Amino acid sequence: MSTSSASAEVSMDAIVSLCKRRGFIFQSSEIYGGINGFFDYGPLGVELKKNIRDCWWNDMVRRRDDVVGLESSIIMHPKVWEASGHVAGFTDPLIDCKVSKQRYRADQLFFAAVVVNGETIGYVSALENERTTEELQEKAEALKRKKAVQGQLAAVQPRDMTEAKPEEIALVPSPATGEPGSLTPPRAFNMMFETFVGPMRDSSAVAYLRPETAQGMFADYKNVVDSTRVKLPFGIAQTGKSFRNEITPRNFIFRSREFEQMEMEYFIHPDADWLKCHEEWLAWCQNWLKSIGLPADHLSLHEHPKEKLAFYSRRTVDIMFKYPFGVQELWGIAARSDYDLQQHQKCSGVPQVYFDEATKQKVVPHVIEPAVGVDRILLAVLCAGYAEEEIKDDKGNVEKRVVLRLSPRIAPVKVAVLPLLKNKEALVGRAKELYKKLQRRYAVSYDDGGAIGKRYRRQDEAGTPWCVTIDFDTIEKDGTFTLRERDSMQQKRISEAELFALLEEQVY
RNA sequence: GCGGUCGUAGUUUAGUGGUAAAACCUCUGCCUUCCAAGCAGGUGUCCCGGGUUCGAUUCCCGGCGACCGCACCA
Repeated sequence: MSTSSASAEVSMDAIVSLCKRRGFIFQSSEIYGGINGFFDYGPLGVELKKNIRDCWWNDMVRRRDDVVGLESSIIMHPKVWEASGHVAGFTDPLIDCKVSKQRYRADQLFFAAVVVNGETIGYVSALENERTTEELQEKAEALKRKKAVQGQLAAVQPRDMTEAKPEEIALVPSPATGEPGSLTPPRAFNMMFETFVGPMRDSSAVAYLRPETAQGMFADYKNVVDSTRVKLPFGIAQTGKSFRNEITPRNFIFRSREFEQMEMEYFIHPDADWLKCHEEWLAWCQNWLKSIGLPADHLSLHEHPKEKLAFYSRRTVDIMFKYPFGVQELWGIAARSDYDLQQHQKCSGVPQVYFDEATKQKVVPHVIEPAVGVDRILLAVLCAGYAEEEIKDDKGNVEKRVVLRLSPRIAPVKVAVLPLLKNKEALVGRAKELYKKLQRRYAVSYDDGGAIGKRYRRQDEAGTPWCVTIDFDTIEKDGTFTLRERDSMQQKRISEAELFALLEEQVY
């Protein structure tokens, strides 16, 4: 038996299909036609996702002395989101030009009526810049000439499109085409999901589903400082669902409207070397991704250019992953300065300080934030691990093998226990005994259906790193069984003790 | 949100104005001493809602969903 190398290009269709076929990921509410941007994790998917989350939690929280955990509520006081800037930042009204397909922020697109002899003869528009008014005036004069209207042209009165009346919008020319009639009314693209707390649906009851978990850590910063014995620098970490009303969810689970984040806010002294700290966390995150099996050659870095940094950020570097649909952001490591704590201090009136014993001064810490999406990591390990191989059997027949090369750390099933023959009670009995014993510590699977080769292939598609097969030698001779390795398809005989030692070493 | 393409078993695909097919998967039984073997049997499909028609999975309209571009992604 020999194998050829895996096909270079992995198609998303193949991965989506495998996910459904084997029970990793389903489209949400499929029996009702599906709902755009929402997904369900099936039996294998939920194990994989939980393993990713647990690995992160163990490495980020339990195995570190300087990071503590938190689970904050999904719905928080609406003022949290005013303080964070999300209420203002997520509600820009946008205008589309139906002809040019351009999209404009309504508050950045200006228009003015062209008035000659007190009569409106048309409208002009211009994008916001240093000389918007002059530009509008020039366009107004041009329009007057074009329409060959005689008389006194009034000075233009620029207004932005948020103030435009519906009948005016129809007459304002698109900046792209110069022709009226193609602009849509300003539409609020509110990225936050709104809901109502309590049974009364009035405006005072409006609340939001969190668009990030970070604010929970900031809002509870003081509680953590006061209830634990943390000293700067320290981190607060949490995993949990976040919600964003994305305009266009796309690329399977990559951009969805309900997703799960793993974020950690690392609080440092304002005088500390934040750049160095930022670099350290960047390295930590890269190493962690490798530890769960992502190949280094699929990872790259993207430094956000200074002019494009979010208002709270001093520096942001994204760890990018090469997905089949392109190189995309996986993990953002942002230096958030003291923006968030300062905002909450200001808006709540509660000091968000830390008492520095060394200098006897109260300081507001700065923050380094590594923020990653569980779903994006999960998709990355699926894309990196998926392979279709050409297998040649002993007779020279070529057949296809689909295999998911998942790290043992995160594989949904660690070991499959297989009796070589289903109709031999002794084999089945021993296999079930081992299965039960493994089950106490590991996610394992038992399979006695069909031929042995078929069962191996079934486990390959599930990403199970090892299969053990109980045969007559196991029960009649030395008790060893066959260990079959997923990636190499190599087999060797090992004892039960050796199996547990292997798992102890590889699954952590 | 716009434009294009598309929507048939779990998956991948045939096909039709007269209610539909194959392969693989899955399930049951037999067999089987290590890589999707064989034999027998079973479950299961035309995205949803209107319209045209004697009759719609097929044609038309609307919706929903998917993919690809554009735009968006504090």
